[in-house]
Amino acid sequence: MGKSNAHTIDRERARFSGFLAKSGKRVSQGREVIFNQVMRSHGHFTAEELVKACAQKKLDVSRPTVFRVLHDLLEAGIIRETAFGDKHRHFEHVYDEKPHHHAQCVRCHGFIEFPDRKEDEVYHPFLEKQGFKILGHEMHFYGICKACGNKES
Amino acid sequence: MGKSNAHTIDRERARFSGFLAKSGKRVSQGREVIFNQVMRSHGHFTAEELVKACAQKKLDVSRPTVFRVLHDLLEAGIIRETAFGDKHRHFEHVYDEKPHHHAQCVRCHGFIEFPDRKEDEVYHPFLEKQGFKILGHEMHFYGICKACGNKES
DNA sequence: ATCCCTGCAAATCGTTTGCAAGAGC
DNA sequence: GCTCTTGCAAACGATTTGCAGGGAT
Repeated sequence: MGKSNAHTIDRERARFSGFLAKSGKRVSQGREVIFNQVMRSHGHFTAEELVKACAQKKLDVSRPTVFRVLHDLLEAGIIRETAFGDKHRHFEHVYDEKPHHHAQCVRCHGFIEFPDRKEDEVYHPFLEKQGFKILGHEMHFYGICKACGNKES
Repeated sequence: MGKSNAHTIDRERARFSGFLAKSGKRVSQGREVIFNQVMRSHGHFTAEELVKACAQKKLDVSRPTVFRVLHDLLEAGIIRETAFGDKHRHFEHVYDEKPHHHAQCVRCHGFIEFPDRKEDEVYHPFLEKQGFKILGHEMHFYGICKACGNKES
């Protein structure tokens, strides 16, 4: 869908600024740095990867700041957490990703991605009735991938 | 789907024994106790809940043993991890699952459950074509729950 | 006798928080 | 000046591991 061009990033930046303003928070240096780094990332990434990426570029952000800003980005709807049963949380930004889901292999933990088809909207009324404000969703299949299935059983 | 009758449990137990034998591990007391407790559990459960449940019944298993056996069960394909972006891992057994989904609050991490409506079957052909053998699925919404949303913007 | 299992206590690791100094409005 | 931000170090909580004793085969 959207390419990661300047225009899309500006839109996301505006969304972030808007969210921050609304929450009485500021567009601080740490938020700038991490926002940029996140926008430069592709696919999924972890907090630790951001920390390292920033350190490598001599961008001055501490680990706690990374976590704090990730939390902001999450609430602002700029990124989302992907649902892996893993110790590290994985994130990805929303803007340049077609909504997609994951099918994860219970053996090798590898996963397949596949596109969203909007069927999830069936659930929206239910959640809205509960006063739950939806930021995003992910469908997560469990099973055994081709490679693992071929090995045995 | 299947009811948790003796037959199904026996099949799972056999699967577990088979896995253990194949791995050069024994059907020890700790594994017995935790296997049984897991089969008795409904919905999702955490390692901590198992520890407590066992303690309450005066079943003698230490925390490390619970984790060790959970790992065995995971590898054996008896249980799986459910996808929460949470610090605690959640598990549920595979054999008696009622398909359902979750909506989780990014602030308090509480979640709402809601039933499956079979719309996910739209995705099956795609995954099957990839040779991915589906064991189950979970749709995971994230957002802000009513309580958290009311506290402030 | 050997190998596996287990509990204890200590270690790990990702993440969070208290606090005091610094920066922006 | 008040408020938000940040880094540091310490705290935290779930999970893991080293090790020594006990059991099973």
